Amino acid sequence: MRIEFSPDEFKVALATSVVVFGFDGENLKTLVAKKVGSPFEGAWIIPSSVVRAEEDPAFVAKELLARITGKDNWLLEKLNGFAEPYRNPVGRVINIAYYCTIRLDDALENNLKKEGYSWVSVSDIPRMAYDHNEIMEYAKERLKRRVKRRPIGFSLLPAEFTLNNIQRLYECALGKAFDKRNFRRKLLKSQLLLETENFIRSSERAKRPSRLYKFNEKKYRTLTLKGYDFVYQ
Amino acid sequence: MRIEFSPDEFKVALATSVVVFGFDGENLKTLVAKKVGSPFEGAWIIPSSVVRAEEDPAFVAKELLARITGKDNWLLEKLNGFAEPYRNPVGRVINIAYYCTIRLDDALENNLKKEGYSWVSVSDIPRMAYDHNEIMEYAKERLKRRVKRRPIGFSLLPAEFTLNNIQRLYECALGKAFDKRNFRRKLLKSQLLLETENFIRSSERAKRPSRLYKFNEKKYRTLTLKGYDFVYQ
DNA sequence: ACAAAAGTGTTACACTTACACCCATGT
DNA sequence: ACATGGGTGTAAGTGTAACACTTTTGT
Repeated sequence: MRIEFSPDEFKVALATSVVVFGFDGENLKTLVAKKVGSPFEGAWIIPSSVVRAEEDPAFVAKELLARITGKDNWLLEKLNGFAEPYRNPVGRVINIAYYCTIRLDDALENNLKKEGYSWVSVSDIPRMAYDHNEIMEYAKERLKRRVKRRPIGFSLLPAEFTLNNIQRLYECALGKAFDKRNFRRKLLKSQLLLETENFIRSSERAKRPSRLYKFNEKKYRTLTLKGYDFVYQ
Repeated sequence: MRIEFSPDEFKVALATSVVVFGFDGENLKTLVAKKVGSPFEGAWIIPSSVVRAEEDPAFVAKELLARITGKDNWLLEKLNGFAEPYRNPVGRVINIAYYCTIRLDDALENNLKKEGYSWVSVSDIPRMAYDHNEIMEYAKERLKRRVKRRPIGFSLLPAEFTLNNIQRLYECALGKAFDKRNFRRKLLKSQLLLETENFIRSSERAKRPSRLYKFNEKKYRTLTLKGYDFVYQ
């Protein structure tokens, strides 16, 4: 079995893309950018960066995300290597893709605008350059699986949020609606949430304020490690 | 956002490894090979091959598997790209790894012997070169997940097999034992199996022959696509 | 007062689990 | 006859799913 490499086999380039998910309380969104320079000038792409041969793609992705968001403490999850020989005029490129979930705030929004990124709803992704739509679909599937098997929301939701918020998040991620009573019973039984004494009016139209909850961080960590089954219906 | 590549960024090489699982009726096994040539002469490795810049790793992996097994109809599942910059004296190598499950038979065994491969039990994997142990662990985890969420065994078991065989397969893959009655009830309820009129003595020691079952291929395909939850205990 | 969303319980059914003995056959 | 693995049923408990009305507040 030959697995040595001759120098002329080192002819592939690396890129990394990061699928960034955010939640505004109503809809699940993802970041897209407008590409500058050829090829595909002006096309939509997933935030991406070149990886040099001596660099670690995870590190480059982390840097990219830090530049985009202005913060560097996001947890990146590896998606996969996308290795099909798709056509880039310059040569063969392998894309090592990641995803992460981030919490929205105003400072972040301003930074995004400055850097030229836009949020689009995950149910309405534009046609993108390269195989970025494929990577996006893969990321959405992965997020779905994640929601079904591990707690989610800690880095998507604000520190305190309503049961309606988190239900809506689950519904966006899984693409289906849940019965309010069953959802609450199940989530509360998991001990993942702690009731606070605070209330908020969820929208202009809402008259009655709804109770705010926060994550039980200890339980959240435990269940993140050992997993649980949320799936139903 | 810069994602163009200059020529001197095409400096990475590609390899592919294929984790091959087989089941002998008693234990789940995986193929390992002895590496020839430096570096790591004589070390154990997962079956692997160089991928040239213009080649598709999936295709190279398929070819590799065909050469190993003498057949070319195995279904390869992509594992991941292993991209950490580990040290290969010649330069940076990205490994695009796959796994597959194959059915054992005598012709295959002879071919394997000729090609210099050996089966080792998945519960007893030797120390391997490069990051191949990491890839193997990843493959085992993936197989575990697969067993929990989709039917398995069609390409691992002989055309007809006993309930004890398939229970043993599940136990090996998941690393735990199941109650015989509960396991049978659950599996039979899923309609995945069809009873045959044939019986076999499962070993020398077994006196009473046990009934053979075969897969309901239609159901198997349906559940492979839409998934189901096997998980319990 | 009314409009809007928040919040709350019960019942039927299905699935999971734990558990121990008899059966069929070869030697 | 006995040793070996093959094969079978029941009951208690737990989780899921379906379902509709009352409460609180702002306007």
